[in-house]
Amino acid sequence: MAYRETEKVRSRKAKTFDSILVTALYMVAEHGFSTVQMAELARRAGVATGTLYRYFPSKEALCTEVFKRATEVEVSKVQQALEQTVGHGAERIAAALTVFAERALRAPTMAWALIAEPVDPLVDQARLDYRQRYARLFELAIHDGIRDGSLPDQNAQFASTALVGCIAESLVGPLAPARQGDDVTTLDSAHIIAPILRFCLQGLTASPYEVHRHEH
Amino acid sequence: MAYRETEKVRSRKAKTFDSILVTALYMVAEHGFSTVQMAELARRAGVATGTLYRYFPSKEALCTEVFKRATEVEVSKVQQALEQTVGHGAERIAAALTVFAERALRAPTMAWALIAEPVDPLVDQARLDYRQRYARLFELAIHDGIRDGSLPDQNAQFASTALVGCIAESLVGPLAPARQGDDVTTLDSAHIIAPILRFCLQGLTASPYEVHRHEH
DNA sequence: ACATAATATGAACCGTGATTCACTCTTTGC
DNA sequence: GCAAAGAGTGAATCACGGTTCATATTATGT
Repeated sequence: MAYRETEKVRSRKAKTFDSILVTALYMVAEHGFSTVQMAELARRAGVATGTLYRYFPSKEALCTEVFKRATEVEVSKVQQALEQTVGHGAERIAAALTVFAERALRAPTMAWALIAEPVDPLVDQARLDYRQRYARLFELAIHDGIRDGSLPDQNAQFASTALVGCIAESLVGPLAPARQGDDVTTLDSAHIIAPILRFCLQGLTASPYEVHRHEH
Repeated sequence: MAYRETEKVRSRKAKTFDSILVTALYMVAEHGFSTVQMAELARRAGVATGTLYRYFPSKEALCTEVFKRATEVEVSKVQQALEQTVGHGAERIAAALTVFAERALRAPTMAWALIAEPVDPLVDQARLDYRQRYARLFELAIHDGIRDGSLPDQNAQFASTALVGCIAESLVGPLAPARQGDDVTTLDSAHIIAPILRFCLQGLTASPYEVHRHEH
């Protein structure tokens, strides 16, 4: 009897695991999921093709994991915005939508990959979850808003779904790969984000939306 | 010298052409684009695989054509609703959204295929066009609404995009294939459509949306 | 009936890229 | 140092499904 996984090995494996995921994440951020190929990914991660399959059962599983990781970051940023903004439910939602959109416009390929790129069914499933997580965050905030009087009573579940649909769709145009030659500053904030915010907030509050200035 | 395409042949070809498209349309309506396979399609259309390629240069082209045909119908229904409804811009938009949603809920797989199913890039391109056509219809209606005073002044282009995003996303949940075992009546109108309408109309008008009863 | 030309056929082909697996290399405990 | 047990390798394999093409069929005009 000999060999038992030791700490040294465990950590090396963890490092390899991470390196695979991080490399894949880079590739997605560069050109989206469709260009992630196992052979290429292995090369860039500095391992053999077969090794990938010692860490993930399939490409789909790997991509799903990548998707989830990327998602994690985005969702938590939006959550932070919801939690850390002081003010009424409505204002917090506005802040969260802004964070969502600004981050997307700043990393358009990644955002497009998460929001709109055609992907394998399994990964697409993860996308549904991703959208639902946003929806749920917003749902809670809407309930808060109803409670604090900044929003009229309404079906928070539907409203939150509608919110997610609005931002997602409104960003698809600006994010589409065809556009990405464009100067990034063209995409920047105000002109794109303001009308989205207006529509969303009016949808929620049923009253005219005033743009608030706020320092960074 | 002999043989020149005669009327008889022309009409037979037209029939074959249609039969291929119609069969493909059925298949999409049944299980979406992903399950359309050339061999199977040929079998069901009563022709040989090779024949498909006498009518379409590639599968993508064929699917794109199917997509466009399906689209044509839907867009024109929405257009009709916009044109034939009497009333303010806002009311006409409400009617159009209702038509869109009702039709989608009545043929959920097809709607899902058109709205949300992951498809080849070329077909996806057609989808962008499809959404833009809706957006443009709504854009015009919004302009009308601004002119007739039923809507406040706003960026109609953004607003129309947001509208499309809202309905699309709001319907994706109810339409997702997983759900399709559900009783169709569960999906029916009021409970799903009303909150969507409310959000959309409020987003446009910035004032509380009243549900209007109207006989069919 | 015959020649000509277009159409239809479907089994074979092929490109792609994920997956496998027989083998080598490392690690571990004795 | 050695045997056991993983871990790593990467060229070969495989699955899939779209596409091709040599052949058969059908239509047309004389």
